[in-house]
Amino acid sequence: MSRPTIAGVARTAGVSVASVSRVLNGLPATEEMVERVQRAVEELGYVPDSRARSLKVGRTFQLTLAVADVGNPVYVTMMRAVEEVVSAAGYRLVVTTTGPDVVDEVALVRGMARGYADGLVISPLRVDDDLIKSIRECDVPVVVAGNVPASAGVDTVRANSPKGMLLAVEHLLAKGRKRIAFVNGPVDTVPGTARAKGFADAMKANGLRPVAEVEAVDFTFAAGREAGRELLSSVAGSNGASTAKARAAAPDAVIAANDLLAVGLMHELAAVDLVVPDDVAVIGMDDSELAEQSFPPLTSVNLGSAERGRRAAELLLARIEDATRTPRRIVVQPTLSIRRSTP
Amino acid sequence: MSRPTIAGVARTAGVSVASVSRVLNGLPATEEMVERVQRAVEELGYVPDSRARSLKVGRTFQLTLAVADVGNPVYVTMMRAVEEVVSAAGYRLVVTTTGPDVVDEVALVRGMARGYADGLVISPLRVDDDLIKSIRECDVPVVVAGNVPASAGVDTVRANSPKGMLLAVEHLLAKGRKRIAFVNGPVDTVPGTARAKGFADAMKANGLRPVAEVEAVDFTFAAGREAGRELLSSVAGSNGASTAKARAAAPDAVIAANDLLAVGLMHELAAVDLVVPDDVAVIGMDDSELAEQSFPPLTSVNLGSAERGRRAAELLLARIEDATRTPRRIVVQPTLSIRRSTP
DNA sequence: ATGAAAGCGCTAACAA
DNA sequence: TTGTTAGCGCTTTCAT
Repeated sequence: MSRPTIAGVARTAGVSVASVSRVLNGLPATEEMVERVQRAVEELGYVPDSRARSLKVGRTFQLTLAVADVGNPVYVTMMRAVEEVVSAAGYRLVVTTTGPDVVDEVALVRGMARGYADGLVISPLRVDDDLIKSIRECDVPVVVAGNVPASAGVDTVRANSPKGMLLAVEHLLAKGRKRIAFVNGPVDTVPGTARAKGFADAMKANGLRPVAEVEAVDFTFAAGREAGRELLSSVAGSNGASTAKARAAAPDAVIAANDLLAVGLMHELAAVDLVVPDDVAVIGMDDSELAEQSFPPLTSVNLGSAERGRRAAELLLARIEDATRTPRRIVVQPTLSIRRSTP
Repeated sequence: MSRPTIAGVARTAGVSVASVSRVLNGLPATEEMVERVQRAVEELGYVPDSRARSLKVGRTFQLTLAVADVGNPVYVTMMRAVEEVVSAAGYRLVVTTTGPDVVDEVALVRGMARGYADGLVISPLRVDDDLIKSIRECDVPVVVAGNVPASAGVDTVRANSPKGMLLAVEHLLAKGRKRIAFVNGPVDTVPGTARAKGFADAMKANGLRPVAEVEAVDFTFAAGREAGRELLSSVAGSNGASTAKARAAAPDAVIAANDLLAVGLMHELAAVDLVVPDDVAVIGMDDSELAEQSFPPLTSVNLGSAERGRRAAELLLARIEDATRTPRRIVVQPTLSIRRSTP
C-alpha cells in the first residue's frame, strides 16, 4: 500500500480535499472539521508531500549551504550558526559540498534553478566572472560568505583578513618576535589573495620584512605539513650556513593562513625539535575548534566565522522576504584568540 | 520575467512539450528536433524543475545523509565516502544534521515521507523502538550506519567495537602497559554501550582489571577534557595517598571511546605534566583526521568509517534498485593505526 | 465554512 | 517520430 495522499485523507474523513488542505494549513474551519481531518491524518499516518506543495506554492522552505571542504573545521562553525538562524525561521537546512573548483560552484549555483531550495549560502574558494554571473542570474536568492567585487551587486558577508593579519603581526611584535614567516594557502583563491595582501601590508605597517613566505597547495592539514617542510628547508638550506647563522636567519614566529595549515606546520616544527612557542611562535586563522584542540592550543585570529554564518543567513532570509532590497556588503571584524602557541 | 518552463521551450522551438521532454531525456528524436529543442533551451536558459519532475516520476535523484554532529571528524570521513559512491551513481547527496536526541532522528526519518530524497543513510547515536519503527515504516529506503537489532530487519553496516577494543588492549599489553583506564562516551548511546562491553570483555580476556573508568557526557572534545579531569582526580584523590603510592595506582595507559575524547583527555594530561606516551599512553577510536592532526599523533582504532560509509551507500543504492531484497547486516573489521601516543 | 475545479511543471500513455 | 492529454499531490480561487 502506497503513501496516503490528501485525497485519501479527504475520503476517510468524508470531506473535500480543499478542506483537508485548509485545516492542514491552519486556515479557518469548524471544530468538527478540524477534528475529523486530524483523526483521518492520524489514522492513515499522512504526511504531506513537500514536492507537490512547493510545486504549487513556489517555495520549498529549504535552504542550502554549500561549502568547499567538509573537512575544514571553519565550516562547522559557520554551519552551526547558519543552521541556528535558519531553523529558527522555519526553514530546513541542507548542506552540500562543492569541491575546490569554480566550475563545480558554478554548476551548483546554476542547479539551484531546479528548485532544490529557496535560497543559497555559498562560500566559494575561487571566484571568477562565470560564478558571479551565475549568482546574479540565479533564480533563487544567494548570499556569498566571502569576498566578491561590489560591482557584482550581490549580498555578501566577509571577513576582514587585513585587519586580522594586523592583529597577528602586532601580537607577535608585542611579544618581541620580529622574524616572522608566513604560510599561505593558494593565492589563486579568494582567501589566499586576501591573506597575502593583508600580511604584506601588516608587515610593512610595522616596518618588518618577512623572513620567508611559502604557499601551500590548498588549505588542508597535509598541505600545511608540506609547506612546513618547505619553509624549514628554505630557511636552513639557503646556503651552507653555520648553525648559529641559520638560527639567526630562522623565523621566530610564523603566521598561517588558517588553522589547518598552522597545525600541519606545527607538526613539522616538532619533527625538527623546534618547540612552540619557545623557539617559534605560531598563529593560525579562523579560530576553529581545531585551534583549541591542537597542542599546544593555537593562538588564532578569529575571523568571525560564526557571526559571518549568522549574518549570511539573516541576509538570505531578508532577501527572500524582499527580493528588491539593495544588496548589502557586511564585513565582520576579527579578534585575536590568544592561546599557548604564542609566548 | 520568470523562469522558463518546458512549455516556453516548446513554444520557441515550435514543437510540442512532449518532444521537448523527449530530447531532454535522450529519447529517440530526429536530428532536426534535437537541434531545435537544444537551441531553444540554450536561448531561454531553460533548466528543468526537479520538483515537478520528481512529482511525476516518483524519484528525486537525491539521497540524504544524516549525522548527529558535524563537528565530529569521524563523520567527515564517512561523508566523503558516501558522497563518492552516491555521486558516481548519479545521485546528489545532501547532508542534514540531527542533533543528539532520538526524537530529532525520528522526526527526520518521518520527514522523509515528504519526498525530500530517494533514500537515507542515518548514523544514530541513540536508538529506541520509536526510531526503529519509523525506519521500518519509512516510505523511502534507509540504511543505518550503526547498530540496530537484527530483529529490526533493516540494512545496517556497523563497526566491530569489541574487536577494536581487543586490538587496543593487546597493543597496550604488548608495550607493557597494564594499568589501563577507559574514557567512554555516554553509555546510553549505541556506540557507548558497544565500547563499554567491548572494553570489559577485552580486559577480561587478557586477565586485566581497569584502573579507572569514566563516562563523558557526550562524544565531544569538551566532554573529553572534563572526563580527563575526572579521571585524574579519581586516581589521585582516592585517599590522601603519597605521591609514590598515587603513581602506582595511576593508569599508564588510557583508551578513549573516540578521537575527540582522546584529544580532550590528552590536554588534561598535559595540564598536570603527564607526558604522552612516556607517562601514559593514549589510544583513541575512529582514526579520524584528528588522530593524525593531534599532537602527539594519536594511535587510534580504525573502525572503518570510510568503508562503512561506502558500504552503507552501496546498500542504499541496491535497495533502491530492489526494495524486496532481504536486509543485509554488514560489519566491517577494525585495524589499528599506530602513532606516537603509544610507545 | 465548505466544495468543485483549475493548475503548478513535468512525464508517459496513447493516438496519429 | 511527433502531438495530445491525463495526472503526479498539492493549494487556491471561485462558487455555494
